[in-house]
Amino acid sequence: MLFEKIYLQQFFENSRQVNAIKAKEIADVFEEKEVKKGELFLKEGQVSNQYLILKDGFMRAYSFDLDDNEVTTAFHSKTYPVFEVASFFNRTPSKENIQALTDCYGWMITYEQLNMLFHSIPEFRNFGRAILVKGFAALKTRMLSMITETAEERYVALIESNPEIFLYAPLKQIASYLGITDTSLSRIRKEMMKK
Amino acid sequence: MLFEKIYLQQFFENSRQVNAIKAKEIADVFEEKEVKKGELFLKEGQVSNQYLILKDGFMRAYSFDLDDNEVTTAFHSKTYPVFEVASFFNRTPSKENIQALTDCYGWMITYEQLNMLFHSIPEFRNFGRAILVKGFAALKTRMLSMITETAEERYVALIESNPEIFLYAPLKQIASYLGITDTSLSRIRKEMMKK
DNA sequence: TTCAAATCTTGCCAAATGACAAGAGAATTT
DNA sequence: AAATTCTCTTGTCATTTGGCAAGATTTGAA
Repeated sequence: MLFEKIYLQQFFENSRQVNAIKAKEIADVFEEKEVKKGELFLKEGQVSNQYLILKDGFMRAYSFDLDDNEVTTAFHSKTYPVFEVASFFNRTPSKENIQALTDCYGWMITYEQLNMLFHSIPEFRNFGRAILVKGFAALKTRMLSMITETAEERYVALIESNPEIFLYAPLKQIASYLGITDTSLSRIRKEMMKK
Repeated sequence: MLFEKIYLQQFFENSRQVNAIKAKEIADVFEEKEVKKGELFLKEGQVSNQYLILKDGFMRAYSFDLDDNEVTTAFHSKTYPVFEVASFFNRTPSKENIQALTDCYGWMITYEQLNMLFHSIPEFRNFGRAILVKGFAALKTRMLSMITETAEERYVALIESNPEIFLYAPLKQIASYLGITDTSLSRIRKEMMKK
């Protein structure tokens, strides 16, 4: 085994939704997956069909606005499965791309396999739902911060909550995630230096 | 029966996740629920425990920012069940309030009843998941528009996608939903008059 | 190593939005 | 109907952010 699957098993155990036995049963269905730095894990127009749990690596999701500027919609690391929710569950073409910002290693299953597991292991359904709910709640929090906080406040919060992002993503990608231009983000950084 | 439950049954049928028989079975579990204009359907600090499908009426969800200003986080009408996702599924206190903007009528079940239905009617699980996915996707779209569109563009889009909002909600609530102050929204309206 | 491309910073100015306060208008209560 | 409260608009001015372009810095490829 290329990278210890016990890690994956513990990921499920730590979710508190399944016991050790079931966690192993679930982990056994997953297959190793590697995405090299720069490669697209999901391409706009495709149906998101891989539910990927990262062990190592860093990804970002992005799409384009009307002027064809890239907009980063999410960053992904080992804490949360990588897939595009609407495309994956509705079986519709994705509007987003998901790209590896570093070499990525992890385990994946297909939509079909996921459903098979949902069917055969009721506790795993709770895991699946908890993942959805967690992502939903995180997005609500982010939306609230877009409305109530200044760009500088959002920037500071991101440094505190997700410092790794700054190790792997260029400013421009981070800026669009924060909802500002890279120019503005650069200025915000400058202002903060003074303090 | 105070208001025709056949409506509710069709709501499930229209979801394309359950057939007519199951739809009736599901609808039978629901109870009538009324929320008078101005009343809170969910209060901050409570655990969201009612999964409400509206037949008539209009609600809004809101919370407070650090300066204690109300921020409208969502509007609810008959197209989407009313509940607070994270609080409901995680059984944690809600950070949001949900208030009736008009007299509201519909049907509800509790968390416990919902889980019972998920357990006994597999197709209903798909309904439940589809609801989550739909809400998630809508929020992603809204987040993208916060990043890529001007306040005026978001305002125009809201008029087109949800004109009823403007019938029931005061400008201040709509403004905070759009991520701007009521002053700015008033000016945007003024500018648009000229055109 | 060298060159080219990508990234980041900075200056200048414009546009968008906010803060605060006053006043007009509407809705609600008594 | 009058009084009160809430809602919406508007003026003035400050702050935040964007657009564009140039230059500095870093990164990656040849």
